[in-house]
Amino acid sequence: MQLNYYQREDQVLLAVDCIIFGFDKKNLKVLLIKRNFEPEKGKWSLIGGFLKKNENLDEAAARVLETLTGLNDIYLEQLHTYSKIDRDPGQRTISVAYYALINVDSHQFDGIQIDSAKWFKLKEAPDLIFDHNEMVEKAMARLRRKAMTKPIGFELLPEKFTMRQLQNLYESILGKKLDKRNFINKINSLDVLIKLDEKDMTVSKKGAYLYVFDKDKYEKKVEEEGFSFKL
Amino acid sequence: MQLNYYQREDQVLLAVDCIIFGFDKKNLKVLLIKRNFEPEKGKWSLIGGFLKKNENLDEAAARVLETLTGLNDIYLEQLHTYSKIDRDPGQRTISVAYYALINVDSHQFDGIQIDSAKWFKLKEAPDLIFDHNEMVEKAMARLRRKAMTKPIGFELLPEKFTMRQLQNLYESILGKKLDKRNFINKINSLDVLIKLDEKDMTVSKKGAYLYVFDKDKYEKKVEEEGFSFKL
DNA sequence: CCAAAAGTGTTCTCGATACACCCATGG
DNA sequence: CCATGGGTGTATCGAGAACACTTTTGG
Repeated sequence: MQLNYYQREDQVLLAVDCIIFGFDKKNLKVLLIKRNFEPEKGKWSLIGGFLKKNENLDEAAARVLETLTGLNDIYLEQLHTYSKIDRDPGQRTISVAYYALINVDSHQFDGIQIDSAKWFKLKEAPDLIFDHNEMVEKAMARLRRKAMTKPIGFELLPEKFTMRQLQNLYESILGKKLDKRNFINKINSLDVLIKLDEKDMTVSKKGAYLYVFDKDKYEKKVEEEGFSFKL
Repeated sequence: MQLNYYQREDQVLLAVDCIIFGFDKKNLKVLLIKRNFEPEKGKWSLIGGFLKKNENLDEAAARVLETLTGLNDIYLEQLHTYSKIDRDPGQRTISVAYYALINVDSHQFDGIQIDSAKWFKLKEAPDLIFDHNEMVEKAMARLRRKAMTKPIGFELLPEKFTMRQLQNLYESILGKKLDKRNFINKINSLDVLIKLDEKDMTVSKKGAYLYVFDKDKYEKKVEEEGFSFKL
């Protein structure tokens, strides 16, 4: 077996950075971490780390996320690869950005680094190191696009949720108000929610019915009919 | 100034691979190259090369493309980054895929390697090395998606083209027949084409009017109205 | 009893689709 | 004169958007 055909080529450091979106009843949030090493120590950044020789990028992203926050079994999707020459002043580094949607309540931080990771409302997030602001922007654009064609939002909600919460979520993602009746009609016509007998009494006196996402039904629809929708 | 903060991290080779789509009157094509070095010497592959220390990925993709085919000033868009551990048996290599659309007629190959690069009809393309087939698949999916919302096809056509050619192109990309009248109505309603007095007499006895894409008008529309369409 | 949120249908408009015939001309 | 591709308009349907009032109950 022959190795090292490409010996004369330059090698580089490959990083992964994770944009983790969460939704907490009312606001879309992003998970950030305070950097505890140079350069830019003490500043806020995305959750990141370096690719190792024995893993692919998807695995690296999952490992980095779990190591820093304890979050595991999260579906991460590759976003874009950033390669500006001076993006990291410490050393030439190329970074592959990943993003994920998680439900804040049902994923507790049991990881070792819980102290340094913190949720920020998107609009109140601090300035980030390097090109991380740009990454968040792009992830947000991607999220918006996906939200308009896939029922993506359910990953961000607790298992049981009210129509109002779902609508709030979509309004956060799309950045605009939606008509309540049209929204509910649209969602109902998709026929992928199960209405429970249970009500959420924490917000109004009347109480609001809780729903759960019927994932099996959704997946069957995707196969059979090529599910799609527009908001 | 301090350097090398990350000394203990693994370094890797970073490659770029370019999926170049072209359209030649009737068929959607992809540009491939016969590999003249190991491993997999003699097999067909995408146009690829390695990132150098003094350039970013966009620049690397443009340089590789120009070096191997003479094509320059091509707009390349980043597609996805591939990182399976054994994707390149020669050495651990991560590859960033780029794709571009070009008009076959107006971009001649004046490059040094003209002999080894060849256009293939998409359906007749040979098996490619490594994960290059997967890359082409993904690029094609992206192309289809973009074609449905952006007037992307004009980059693949000669400056002057007939409605029939435009329709052929969209049918190739979307992989289905479209209704002639509906297609023309839709395109006309976009109001971004200029109808010339000139006719193309090469196909029919009657001749078909030629059109040109009004790029300025299109860009003004994008700014002012947020241009969008559906096919 | 009233404030605050929940729940519920109809109408209108516009874009998408389906569809068929005449025209011009080179051979 | 006819085969071949070019060019044109209308009717129908369905999805999206606009829109307002009644219900419930904790305080």
